[in-house]
Amino acid sequence: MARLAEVSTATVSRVLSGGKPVSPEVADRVRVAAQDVGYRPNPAAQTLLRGSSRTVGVVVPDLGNPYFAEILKGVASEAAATEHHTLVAGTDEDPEQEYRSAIELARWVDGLLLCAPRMSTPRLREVAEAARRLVLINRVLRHSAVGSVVVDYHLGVRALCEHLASLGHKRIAYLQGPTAAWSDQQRQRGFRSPEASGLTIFRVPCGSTLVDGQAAVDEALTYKPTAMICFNDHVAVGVLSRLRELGLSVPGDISVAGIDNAPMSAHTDPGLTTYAVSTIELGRQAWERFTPRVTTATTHLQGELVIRSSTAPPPHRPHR
Amino acid sequence: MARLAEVSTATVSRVLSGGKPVSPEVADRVRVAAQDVGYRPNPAAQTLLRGSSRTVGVVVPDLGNPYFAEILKGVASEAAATEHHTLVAGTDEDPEQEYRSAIELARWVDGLLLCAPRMSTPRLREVAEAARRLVLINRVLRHSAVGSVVVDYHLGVRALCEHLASLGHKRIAYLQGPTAAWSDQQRQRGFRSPEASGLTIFRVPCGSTLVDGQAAVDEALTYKPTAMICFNDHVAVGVLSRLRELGLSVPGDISVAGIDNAPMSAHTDPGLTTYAVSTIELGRQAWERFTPRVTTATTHLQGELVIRSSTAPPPHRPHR
DNA sequence: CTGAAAGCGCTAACAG
DNA sequence: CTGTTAGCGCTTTCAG
Repeated sequence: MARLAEVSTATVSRVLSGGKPVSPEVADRVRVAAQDVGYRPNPAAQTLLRGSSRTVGVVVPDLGNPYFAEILKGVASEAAATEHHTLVAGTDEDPEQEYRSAIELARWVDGLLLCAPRMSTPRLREVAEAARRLVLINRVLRHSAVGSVVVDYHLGVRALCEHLASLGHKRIAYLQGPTAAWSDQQRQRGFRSPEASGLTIFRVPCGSTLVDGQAAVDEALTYKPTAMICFNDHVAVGVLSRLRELGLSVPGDISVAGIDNAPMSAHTDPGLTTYAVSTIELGRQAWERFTPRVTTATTHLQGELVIRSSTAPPPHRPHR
Repeated sequence: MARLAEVSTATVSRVLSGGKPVSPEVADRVRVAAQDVGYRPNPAAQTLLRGSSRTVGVVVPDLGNPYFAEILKGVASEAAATEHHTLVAGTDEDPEQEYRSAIELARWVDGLLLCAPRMSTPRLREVAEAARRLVLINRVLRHSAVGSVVVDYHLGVRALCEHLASLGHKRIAYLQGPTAAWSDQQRQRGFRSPEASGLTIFRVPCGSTLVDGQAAVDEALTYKPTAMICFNDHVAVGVLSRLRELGLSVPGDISVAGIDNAPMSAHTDPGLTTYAVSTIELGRQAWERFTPRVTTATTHLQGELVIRSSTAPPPHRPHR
C-alpha cells in the first residue's frame, strides 16, 4: 500500500491519522490507494504503540438480564460515539468469575465498568489497582481513581413505603435480592426511614429473577402481608404470575410493587407500581466517569415513584 | 520482573505460556516473581505477534433487546469458556451503522457474529471479505467462509396458522416486523404454506418492539380479524396491553400469538401462545461456527409451538 | 514536507 | 534447558 502510493509508511500513517503536515497532493494519493487496497491499520499495533486500546470493558452478573442489557446499550452507544469499542463479560452471578473477568479485561481496556454486587472489598481493591480506570455500578469503594454510579435505592423503598402506608397498609413482605448483594442492602436501608416506621416488614429470601419471584410467593404469604415490595420488577412479574395461579387478585387481595421500571412493567396486568430508574442514564453517567475531566466521585441517581394499578388500599378482611 | 527472577524475558514467556521446556526450579521462581509484581503480559503485544486477538465480535441491531441480549449471553459464555473475549456493538437498527460497526470490528476480532437484517447484500459481502471469519444470524449469504444460523421462522408461522385454523379462525392479522428485514420475509413465507391456505391474512405494518405492537393494534382491528400473529413476543405483549385498554378480552374476543417465546411470555395474562426458539442455543450454534472443524454451511434451528391461553376458538359473532 | 530508523512488549527461531 | 535476537505493524522522533 505504501508501495502503491510510492510513499513511506510514515507518510501513510500521517495521512490516515490526520492533522499532520502532509502536502494535499500526496495525501490524496495515499487516500485513494488506501481505499483501493482496502487498507486499514492493524489495531493491535496501534494499541501497542499508543498504550491505549480505545476500548472499555463492561462486566455484569448477567448479560441476559434486560436491566444490564440496557446499561450495556447505554455505555456501548456512548463509547461508539467517541470511537471506542466495548468489551463485555457476563459472570453468571459468580463472585469468582466477577473477579477473574474483571482482572482479565482490565489488562485490555482503557476503562472498566464493573457491576459486581458480590465481590469482596479486598478483591475489588485489587481490580481497582489493575485497571487503568474503574467505574462501579451500584457500589462504592474508597479508592482514588475509582468512580461510582449508584442508584439511591433506599429512596425508592422509602417512597414505596410512604405510598403503601398512605394507602393504609401495615404488613409488608419484602422479597429480598441476591444474598449479600450491595444493592439489596441499599434497598433495606429504606425500611429504616421514618416513612416505614409504622410498617411491619417481613423479609423473605428471594433473588433477582422472574422465577425467583414466583417461587418466593408462597413463603411470603405465610406472613399474611397486605402488600409485597419486590427486589426488582422481574421478581414482581413472577409474583403477579404466581398470585394469579393462586387465585388471588392484585391489588384487590394484595398489593405488589417492584423496583426499576423494566420495559414490560407498564404492560403487565395490572400495571406495576414501581420505582423508576433510567438504565440508559445510568450507562451514560458511567461512561462520563471515564473521561478525565470528570471527578471520580460517586454520582447518585434518583428515580421516581411510578404508581400504576398493582397497588391499592388493603382489603378490609385479610384474605383466606 | 525478568530482573526480579534473574532470568531472560524469553524464559518468563516460556513459563507463563506453559508447555515449554523449563526447569521446574526456574519455573517456580518466575511464577512467584510474577505473582509478586502482579505481572500480566500485554495483550496487544501478544495479539500483534500471534495475529489473533482471541476475541469475537457481536454486532446486533439493539443491545437492549432481550432477544439479542440472550444471544450475546450465549456467545459470550461460550467464548469465555475458551479464553476468548467478546466485543459488542449495537447499531440502533441503522443499516449504515451495521456496516460501519461490522467493518470496524472485523479488523479487531478473530470472528464476527453479525445480525444485520437490513444491510444490503453487496455490503454484507464486503464485510465477509474484511472478516477473518463471519457468522450470520437469521440471514444467509452465498460465500465461502461464511456460516449462518437461521431460525426457520416460516415453520413457526406455519405451525401458528395450523393451530389457529384448527381452532376455527379464518381472518388473521399479521403484525409485520421491520421493513425489509430478512427474518420478516422468512415469516411471511409461512403464509404461503398449505396450512395457511384457508386463511385470509391481513398484513399490518408494525415493527419489533412493545410500543410498535401497541400502536399497530387499532389499524389491525379495522380488518376485523379474529386472531393476530405478531412479529415477535414483544410486539404481542404490546398488543395485549392495547387490547386490554380497548376493553377487548383475549382470547374471548380475539386470539393473539407471538414468536420467540421471550422470558416474559409465560407470565403475561393471558399466557402467550408462541413459537419458541432457544436464543441460548442460537448463540451456542453461532459460536460453534467459529471453530475451524465446523462446516461453514447454514444451520437451521427449529422451534416448537407453545400453546398457552392467548389463543382459543373465535367468538360466534365478531366483536363490536 | 517527507523518509529512515527506533521501539512499543512480546514470542519464535536460533544458538549455546 | 536458557539467553540472545529478530520482528509482528504501527507511529513518532530525528534528519534531511
